[in-house]
Amino acid sequence: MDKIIEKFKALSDETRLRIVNLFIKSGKNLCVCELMDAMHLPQYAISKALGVLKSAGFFVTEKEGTWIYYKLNRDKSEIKTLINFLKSYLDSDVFLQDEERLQKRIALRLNDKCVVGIIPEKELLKLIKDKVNN
Amino acid sequence: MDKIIEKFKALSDETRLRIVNLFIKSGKNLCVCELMDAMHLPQYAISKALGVLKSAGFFVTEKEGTWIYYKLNRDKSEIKTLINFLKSYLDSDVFLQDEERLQKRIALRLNDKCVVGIIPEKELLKLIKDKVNN
DNA sequence: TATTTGTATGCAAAAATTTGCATATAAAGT
DNA sequence: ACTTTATATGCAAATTTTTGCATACAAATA
Repeated sequence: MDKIIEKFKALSDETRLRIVNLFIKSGKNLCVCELMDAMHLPQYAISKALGVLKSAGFFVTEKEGTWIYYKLNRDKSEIKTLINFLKSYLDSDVFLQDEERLQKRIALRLNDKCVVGIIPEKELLKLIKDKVNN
Repeated sequence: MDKIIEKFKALSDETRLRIVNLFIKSGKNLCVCELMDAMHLPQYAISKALGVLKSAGFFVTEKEGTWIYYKLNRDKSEIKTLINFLKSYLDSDVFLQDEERLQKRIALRLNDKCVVGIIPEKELLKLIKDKVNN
């Protein structure tokens, strides 16, 4: 029983739902710094939220050098069912904004890998503008 | 989004899951006093737990005199989906014990209505024993 | 080996939830 | 009208969760 409770608890939080939403909608594996920019939240907030979701079984991680890619855990049927349930209810405005910002951030990848890291927003906006103008 | 969060929160609690379990397994509408005996919990604990579940949309109530029957809300598809999901994961020991005690309590109904109310455990056990011996 | 960089985590303050008790309410029966 | 009975609720203490900061760690680079 504790296991189910842990899963429901993990999903009882706006930040964590926003994270799950981004993985569902983008279909990508994402790293902390990409989520930071998509959600406009500090690094520790993203890391902690991911930690909770990972202990509850929603994510697995893949390390690539200093980067850590989080990935929805599709190996467990309870998780798949819950994720599937969520799909129908992730339609509020906050989610959309996150998705739009993530798209711009993802556009800066090279070979579908994150290469930007944690940078001040000003520089990020500049990179995005350059990307559009070339 | 707040609505989904409220639903997940409602299910993130042992007492509340135990209650939902009894409704699922028994298939009956139940009143507070019956849940008290099935779960060996004080009246206020049951009432409060039901209150949380009701605000989250899991239950509706039907008043019959002083008795109030709670009933799983099958009119909302999200609720139905969540209830259905839960069915596969409500298999821990606590649930079974609740179910056994509920069965004995339900056996004391007349015309499928609760007539016993809140009584001390000793008297309850006596009633149950009498029931078996006649 | 020193530094940088992406991510995690320990800890204390703040906020939210739960628990227990006492009491309130509302319908029935006397 | 008064009492009894089933259920709800207000409130304070206890517990849990969240938030923010500072710092730690581990891999890469210089």
